[in-house]
Amino acid sequence: MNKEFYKLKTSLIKSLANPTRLMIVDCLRKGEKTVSGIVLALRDEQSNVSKNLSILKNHGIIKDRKSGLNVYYSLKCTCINQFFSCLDVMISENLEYQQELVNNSKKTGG
Amino acid sequence: MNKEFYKLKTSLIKSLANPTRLMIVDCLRKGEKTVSGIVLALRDEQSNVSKNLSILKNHGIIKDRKSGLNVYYSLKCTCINQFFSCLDVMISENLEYQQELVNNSKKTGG
DNA sequence: TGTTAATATGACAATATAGTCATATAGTTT
DNA sequence: AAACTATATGACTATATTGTCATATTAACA
Repeated sequence: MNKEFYKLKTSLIKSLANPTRLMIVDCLRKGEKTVSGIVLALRDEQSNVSKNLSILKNHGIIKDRKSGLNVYYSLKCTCINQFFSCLDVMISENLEYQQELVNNSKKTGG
Repeated sequence: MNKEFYKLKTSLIKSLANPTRLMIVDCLRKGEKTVSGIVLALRDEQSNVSKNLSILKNHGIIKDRKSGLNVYYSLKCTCINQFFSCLDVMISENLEYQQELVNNSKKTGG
């Protein structure tokens, strides 16, 4: 197994493994938005949003378009939607199991 | 936007955002395997494999079955395959873009 | 019951990632 | 060109994650 190949995949997955970035992506599913539009939607710091936008952009998840003072961001890859439906399936399939885990940890006090 | 919800999703994604775990999952796509079988396939430390198996298990990605001294692990969720084809699409779609990034950084020396 | 085999776990050091603050950059408008 | 607006970036601290080593656990078997 070629570890370098898996590292490449990992870095793509990592770019999505952050709540702020996940929110940004979700936010952009409705269409392109300026940075300040995203900041408003997320109610987060501008610098944090900006930083995470650049991470998503560097991984090819989103793209940008400049116009005057504004920068408009949008999803680059439509298959991101598939990706998220996958996740949703996994989450709901595992909800019951997660619940068990929580219950067990209550029982054992761990 | 409910940040807690996104944190939940994030923790699932994070469980897949690691080369060792990605290799494990890939390895299990061919069917169930014992820990030592996986160790052999990955050529990694037993303790590292074991630790990452437990992370995957805790996130409901894989399940285990004990038999004597052995523990057999297998994929729990078939939709993991969809997840990976998504990733593959994203990677190939962005390969060209990544290449540009590399070239630009060569030009600018960054 | 002592020994071996398979797996899991705790402690730890190294590294990576997070978000915040202050500040830089770059267009716009006056 | 000065003031303003939108966005990006660097430095920094806090926190999380990684893999390794040593050791614990559990089952099988002599």
